[in-house]
Parts: sequence; structure tokens; C-alpha cells
Amino acid sequence: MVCRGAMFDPVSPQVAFPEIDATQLVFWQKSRIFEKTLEDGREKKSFVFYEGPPTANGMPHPGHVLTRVMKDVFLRYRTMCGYYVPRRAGWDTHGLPVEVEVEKELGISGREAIEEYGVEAFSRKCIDSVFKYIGEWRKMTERIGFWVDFDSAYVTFHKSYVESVWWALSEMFKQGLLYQGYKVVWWWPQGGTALSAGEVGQGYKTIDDPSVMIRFPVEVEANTSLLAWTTTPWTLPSNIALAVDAKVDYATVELDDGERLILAAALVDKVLGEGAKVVATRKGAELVGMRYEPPFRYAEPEGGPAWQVVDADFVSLDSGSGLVHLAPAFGEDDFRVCKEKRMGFLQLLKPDGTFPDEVTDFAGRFCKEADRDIIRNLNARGVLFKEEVYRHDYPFCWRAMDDPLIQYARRSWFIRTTQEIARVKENNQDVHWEPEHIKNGRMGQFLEGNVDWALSRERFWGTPLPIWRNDETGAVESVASAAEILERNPAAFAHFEQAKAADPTLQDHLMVHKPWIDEVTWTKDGEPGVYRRVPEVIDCWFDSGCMPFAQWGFPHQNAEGFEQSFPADFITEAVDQTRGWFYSLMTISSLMFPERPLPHPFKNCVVLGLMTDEKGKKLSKRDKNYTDPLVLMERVGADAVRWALYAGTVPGQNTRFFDDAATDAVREFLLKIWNVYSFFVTYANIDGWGPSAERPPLVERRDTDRWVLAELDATVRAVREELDDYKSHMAVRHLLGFVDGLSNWYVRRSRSRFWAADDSADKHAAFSTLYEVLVDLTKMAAPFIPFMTETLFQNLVRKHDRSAPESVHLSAFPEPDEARVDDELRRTMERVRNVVTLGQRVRNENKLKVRQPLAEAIVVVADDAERQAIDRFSTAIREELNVRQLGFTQEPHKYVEFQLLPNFRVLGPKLGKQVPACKKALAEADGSALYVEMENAGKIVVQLPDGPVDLSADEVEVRLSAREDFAAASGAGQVVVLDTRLDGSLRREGLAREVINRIQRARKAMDLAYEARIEVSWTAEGELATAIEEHADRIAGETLATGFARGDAASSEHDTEIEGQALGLVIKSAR
RNA sequence: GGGGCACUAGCUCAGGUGGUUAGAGCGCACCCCUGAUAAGGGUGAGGUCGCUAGUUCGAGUCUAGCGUGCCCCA
Repeated sequence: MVCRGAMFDPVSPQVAFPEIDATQLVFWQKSRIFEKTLEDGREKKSFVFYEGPPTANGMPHPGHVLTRVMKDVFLRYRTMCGYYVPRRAGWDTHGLPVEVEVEKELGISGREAIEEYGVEAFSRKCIDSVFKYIGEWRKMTERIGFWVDFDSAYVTFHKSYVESVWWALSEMFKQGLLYQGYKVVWWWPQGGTALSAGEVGQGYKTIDDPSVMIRFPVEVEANTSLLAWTTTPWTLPSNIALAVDAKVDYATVELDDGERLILAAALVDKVLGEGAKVVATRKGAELVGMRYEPPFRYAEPEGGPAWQVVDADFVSLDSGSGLVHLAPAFGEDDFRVCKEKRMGFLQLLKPDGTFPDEVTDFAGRFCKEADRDIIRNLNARGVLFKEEVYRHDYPFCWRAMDDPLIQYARRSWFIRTTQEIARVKENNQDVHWEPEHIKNGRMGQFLEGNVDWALSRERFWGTPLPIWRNDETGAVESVASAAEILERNPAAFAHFEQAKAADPTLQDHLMVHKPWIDEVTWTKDGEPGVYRRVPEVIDCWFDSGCMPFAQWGFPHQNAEGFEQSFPADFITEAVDQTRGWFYSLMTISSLMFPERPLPHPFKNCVVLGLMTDEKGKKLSKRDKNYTDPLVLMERVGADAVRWALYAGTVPGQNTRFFDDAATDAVREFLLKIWNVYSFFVTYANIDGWGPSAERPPLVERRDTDRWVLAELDATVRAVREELDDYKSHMAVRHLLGFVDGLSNWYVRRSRSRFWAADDSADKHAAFSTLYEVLVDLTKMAAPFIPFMTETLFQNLVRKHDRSAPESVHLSAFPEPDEARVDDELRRTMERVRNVVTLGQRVRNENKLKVRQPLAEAIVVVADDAERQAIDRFSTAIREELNVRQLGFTQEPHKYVEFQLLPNFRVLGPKLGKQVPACKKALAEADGSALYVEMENAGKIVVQLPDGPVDLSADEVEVRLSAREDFAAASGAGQVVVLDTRLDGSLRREGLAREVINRIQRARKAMDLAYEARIEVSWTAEGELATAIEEHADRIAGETLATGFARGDAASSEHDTEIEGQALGLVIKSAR
């Protein structure tokens, strides 16, 4: 063997993936690889991606890792497919998350405290806090290999961004879609603001609330009370009415002490126990208008009557008493019904959630915390009838999970989404959702139940609502930019300019924020009064939903950038964004761009499930039920974490991720590829084979070479198809299957070709094939495992070809190659591997170890073509099964029973109801005879109740099963029979193999290097001795024994026995 | 209470448009292997596809009802 020097950098089978990661991260950064993927953008088709902006004032979490790698794989894939794929990062910087964080930092809470602290200082604190964890986010993002452009990131508090949002709001205002209304909203008392449906959805917790039944004494019927139910005792002081279902029967029940209670007849047993005495029954309708005495009378209701029974459509008989306490100030349904019935209104709770002074017993107490005392009070007065605990999901503030939300009637600004919802629904129908059920499921249902978007927030750090109201006339104007304000009043920003003069570090972005923007006013000629801004800021979900145009500052600037990146081809986030970002994107876009072709602003949306721990529990910082992603990556490498996530994530399903999954990923995928790679490099270097060596054309290569290339091509096609369809988990399966076949069949079967000493064309074919496969596999896996594949690419490709792309991520994704296609060969190989499997099963079942050679394996084949196909791989089968001959039987009946089954797919439509009869007839007939008939005549006739039917060959399926009296196994339509007879020659060869095995085991025990030479002397008697003598050369050869001789029994060190025959061995290291 | 999703091997999960021997990985049992070896590999056991009806010649797959779990909303 001529050593022509190492062609490739040597590769150790031991690999430290985290070190590879570190190397490639440095390489990518130094060589600006990510930037280079974005060059020549104008010449390429673009693939538009929108990054859902995270809030960087919280630590990233494994769920964020999942969305980031999911984004990355599709973006890298499209890049390699030749698309221009800009990926602009973005940061969500407004709203409650930030304010709450600053409050915590300052140790204050609530609106008043902030005003006391100073809104100006507070806003500046917010800006400082926005990027508190941006470092961690960048670190995590980079470490996991998500390529995204941070330098051009859009930021929602930036002036240009805010002005785009203003534009949107101003357009909506002009179209009459923005209005102020009095509505019951989900209210955050501690924060002093309403939350949107999307925000409320983020904060549900399961809690126990009191569930109480209260007596409401009836005015006209002595000693009689209406029994009503509520889970919010703190709303009782504001009670206005009791609701009944008009169609339901209500019973009057008399208790032992003579007291009478009115409740739903159907619930009497449940509430009062069986055997309660019902004295009267009437329809709910008859109760309507009945007056009662409220449990509390701290204040008189305004605007209408109160304290009487009304009918309502939402009264349920599943729980409670069938009568529901109504407090219109604190319930959406209550509000609606009371308004319809023109009842009065009473709101005995301050916006901060505490009772006002007139509620003398509980003044100053926080509503939910007063529940207990209210119940005690009711009990003391005999008003309470029953108290239970009610477990249900209740919303809390999504950024302060200890703060319960309450329903609270409030004046707020709304977007009239309900008016245009049909447009949004239409848009939704055209989106490709993955999984599909989101479209008409979660998203569709959410749109069905759409309510107007509660937009305003009575807070500080958010996009100010760009609406100015004349303080005398009440006239209202909206603006779309600072420029529009300056047109009205050139000195509008004087206050900000002053502040900036005093402190030049003040960012210009703040001029469009509170409190500076609140100083902006103007007047109009011929109109009395001053235009002053309304105090509210807006829901930060509106900000992020404007991102398709606001990231560009559109329409005030960059119209071109906007047009080129609208709509997005692809977005992905977790399922919680259905009501969040997905909704805000789609709704705002539908309202703003009604003329654009649907769908917009995104065409494909992959919806990921939640990340849970191995028990399916939500990951939570508090429970610490996850390993910090960075720690895990330092242990197993980023590729392992990525692969585990791709392999374990089906869109829409929760992903159970645990550390073992990453370890498995290393073993089942990364290490398999690495081993093949290291094997290839080792022998290529020994042989001096390089990519520039002669590459025999395909037709001159062996079947196995063409087979693995055909498999490669099929995998390329499949992976492309799945990734085009956003099904990463399916692409993963194809890659896994291919790598398994490559490692466990191609390489294993081909090893000897690589260490052959000659310089044959066949060796070149082997090297060429494995090289080509490795290169394409590397490229194909690159989007999934970008780090390791870069290492392979550099060593396999770039090192030899300076004209090759600088990085695997700049190279082209493998294309389907017609020349490699050979489906027949793939099928044949599948049959061949099945023959081997069956043979191995026969051996196992008959306790014939593979070491013992057998004379013959016989394959039962259906026809000559199959025989020839399999015979091509005779050597492989013989070696795998350790048989001297591979035979094919011409007398299948000797070994095999035939059974014919209908081919249901074909016969189903043809025979219809006769199929079962046909199946029965075929089962009962002599299968072998039918088989012969089919062979000879090309068809068979079966008698069915409705008459005879001809069946052609393709209308039946032949099933073979091995006859019991042979060592045989059948499966997948094939049968393999082994000749189990052993003659002396086979026995002796088997014994010799045992001897080899014993010596090898001894070598291992002696810890010898595998190329170390040894000297062996052995002692044995009888047949074993004969066997050793007969096969001495082979034994010596395979065990690298330079000396191999019969020796002295006394000094044996490795006494052992083979099938009861003693074997003594003395093994010495040879010099 | 309404909506969505899930329920397939001991565990984690795959299973376009219905076609009769339901798959993988892990785990387990037995076994093999010194030239990819602190690795690797083979074979096997294990499933009434949550339950009950229905549609159909045929249902893991379609329909309805029920049960359990998770998510979303009241």
C-alpha cells in the first residue's frame, strides 16, 4: 500500500460535539457566513419570514429554544434552495411586561405609585429595562445556531415604529373603526388597566373560590326567599337583579322550620337533599318581576329599578340553584342583561379593587380578599344558606400571576373588529396552517366568538393612542405621525425639546411617548378650545401585529422594503399566539389592506405545542423542571438539542422534551453519521484517496453502490417534499432511515472494499460512492444540525476545492438526480435484507449460532426474475448468514404452503358484497393447487354463491408460509429455509471459528492493540484438535498470530472449552 | 357549560385520500462482533389501536355517543 499522505484531516471516532460548536461559531462569525447567505439578494427569489418579537426583559426558556430552532431549519433550508431569506430580529418593548418589571425593580405597585414616582422617570426606567436580558437572548439564540439579524432588529418603541402604529390607528379612526365605549372588561385592579382577550388568555390558573347560596327574601311572600348562587361574594353589595330561566320549573320548598325557599325544581335534591318538601312549582317566567330584599344596601342604584327577578338566556342548571345573582358592573352577561331590561346600575368597587367608603363594613378592603368576611357577615345575619368550594380556572394578570383579574365596567377604546370579522375569517381560510385543524379549530372558533378589541390601557409605557380631543367642543382628531402634529403646531414638541436640552441623553424615540407626548397640544383657527391627547396607551399586542409594515416605518418611509416583504411566506410560534400575535397580525392586516390578495400577512403558519417536561407538565421556572438549555448544550452540543427537538416535535402537539432525548439524538443520529465519516476519512487517508481521484461512472459501480445512491436520491426527494410542506418531523424520519441503511448495511457490507490492498476500480468505486453520499448527506442534514455538518463539509469538500462554497450553509441543497434513481434496485435490496433477516431468525429459533457454518440457505421465490434479482446479492447473503451456498428452490411445495388471499384493493370495487365469500372460498381451497393453476393458466376460477368468478394474478395475493418440518421462517411474502445438517467439515469449520473467537476474546482481555501480533500455542484433543490443525492458517491469520503451534498443556493460561472439549491457549505478545 | 386536541407495545411517539400480518426508538430477553471497538450489530417477546354503536364487502383511519387527559374560552 502506498501512502500518498493524508488527504483529509484525521478524524477521531471520539468526538466532543460542544467543541465542534465552539469552532464553527467562531468560523461563522469570522468569515461572516450568515451575512454571506444574504448577499446577491436581488438576484434571487425571496422567502419572507417574520420574526415574532420576543420581550427581552425575561429569561429565555426551552420553549423559546424550540421556536427558534423551528424557524431556523426552514430558513436554512430555503436559503440552501437558493432563496433570499432575510431574517430580521425584532423586540417587543412595550406594555405590561416592561412596566411590571420596572415596578418590581422600584419596589412600587399600581398607577398611583407610578405617578408619585414620576412618569418621566418611569418611562426612562422602562427604556433601560427593555433589554435587560437581551444578552441572554442573544447568547441562547447564537448558541443554538439560529441565524437572525440582530443589528437591523425592529424595536416597537422606536419613533418610526410608533408612527406606523399611529398611522394604522389613525386610518381605523377615520373609517370609524375606533370608538370609545362603556363595557365590562377584564380589569387588572393592581395595575389599573383593562386587558385584551388575548392577554387574559395568557393568565388562567386553577383556583378554589367560594361558592355561596344566598337568601334573597321575597317582599310579598312572607318567610320566603329566593335562593341564588354566586362565586363572587364581593359583587353582592352591587347586586341589581336575580336571573332565572323563564322556561324552567322553579319549586317552592318548605323546610322543617317552616322557612320557604325558591329554586330550580331540578336542583332541589342536589341542593337540599332528597325528600325535601315541595309545596309549589311555577315556571321561571312567573317569577319575573318579583321584588326581593338585597343582602346589602350600602347605596341606591342609579338609572333604573333594581332588586327584582329577570329572565336571562345564560342561566345554567349544572351548578348552583338555577337563580343567578346579577351585578352589571362586574359581569359581561350581567351587564348585557341588565341593560336590555333597563335595570339600574351600581358599582361599589374602586378601580384599584378596593371597596369605597360607602361600603362601611369593608371599606378599603381588596375585593377578593374580603370574600371571607362578606360570607361571615352574611352568615351572622342569617342570609347565607350554604357555602362550598368551587374549583375552576380563573384569569390572573399574565405578567403578575398573583394578581387576579376581575370583570369591571369601564370606559375604554375599542376597535370594531366585529364589523369586519368576515374579512378576517376569509383571510384565515386562505392561510396554510400546520397543523390544519387550527384553521377551523382554535383560530376559527376564536374568530367566531370575536368581540371588539379592547385596545386602550390606562398605563404609561406603551404606544400612546394618537387621538386628541378638543377640551371645549369635544371634537376629536387622530394623527398618523409627528409630522402631522407639527403641521398643526410647529411648537408642539417644545416640552420635549426642553427636556432634551437639559439632558442630551434623552432618546428622540421618547418624544412620542408619555409623558412628553401628553404635553403636545394644538388649537385650530376659528375653533375654541385646545386639542389635548386622550390619556390612554394601547395594547402592546397591537404593536406586534403592526410589525409587517411598522418594522419598515411604512407608510412614512421604506415603502419598497415593505412591498418586497409582504406578505410573509412563513411564520411559526407556539399555540398561545393564536389569540396573540397570529390574531393581531391577521386582524390588523385584514383591516388595513382589504384590497390585497389573500392571505396576508402570512401564508404559512406552523403552530407549535407547548413544551412540557417528561411527565407532560408545563415547564415552569418555579418548579425548575427543566435543564437550562445552555447547560444542556454544553453537555451534548447544540446539534443534539436541535435534533431532539425536530424529532420530537409534531406541530400542534405538546413537545415532551427531556435531556434523554438529546442523548438519544447523539447516539441514533449524530454519532452514526460521525462514525461513517470517521471510517471514511480513516481509510481514505490510509489509501491516499481524495475527491479528485478517479470516479468511476455509475454503471461501472457495484450494485450496492448504486443502491445506496438510489436511497440517497429517494431521501433527497422525500426530505425536500416534507420541508416544502413544513413537516420537519417527517423529514427527520427519512433522514434517520437513510443514515441507518448507510451505516448498518452499506458501510458494514462494504468495509473490506475500503481496506483492500490493491488499487482496483472497485475500491475507487467504493470511495467515490461513500464520499458522494457523505457530501450530500452533509448538505441535506445541514439545516437541522448546522454545526457538525459544517465540520464535515469543511473537511470533505472545502479543504480540497477552494472554489466550493465557503460553508455548507452557502452551498446548494441536494437536487434529485435522475441518474441515481433505481427503484427496482431499492426493492430488490429490501428483499435481500429481508432474506437475511429471515435467515437470522431461523438461526435464532433453531439455536444455530452464526459462527457455525451451514451448507445451504434456500430461498423460495415466486418467479425467475426475483430469483435473479436476489442472486445478484448471493455473496452478501452467504456472508451474513454464514452459509456456503445460496440456493433457490424449484419445488416450493416441499417447503412451503401457499395461501391465496383476495387483493382487496382491486377486488373490493369489483366484487363488492361478494368479497367475504371470495375470501372464504380462497381460504378453504387448496392453496398450493390454486397456485399451480395460476402459474399454468394465468387465472383461477372460484365458485361463489352467485356463480363462478375468474381471478387474474393481480387480483389475488399469494402468501407463503414455511412448512413446520423445516428450519424455515417466513415474512413479508418470502420464505427462507436453512439446511441444518452438519457434516464433519462444517463442524470443524465451526469449531475453528470458535477457537478464533476465544483467541480474540483473550486478546481483548489482554488489552492488546488490534494490530498487535501474537504468538499462540494451543492444546486440544480429538475433533477439536483436528479442526484447529485443519484451519490453522485461517485462525492464525484472523488473530494476527505470527506463531501458531500445538503446545504444552501444562502452561496454559487461557483454559476454556468448546462444546465440552477442553482448549488450552498460551498467548504471548510477539515482538 | 362551550370549543379544540389527544388516547396505538412497559415508556416516548409515527401511522396522506378506509384495503385485512399496525410501525420506530428506548427499555426488556436471548444472541453476535476485535480492521467504525470506551463503539457497533442481530433476533425476539410485547398491541381487543380508550369504550360503545353505526356507515362499508372492508375501519387505527369515516360518523355519532360516552370515558380519560391536556389546552383554550365562559
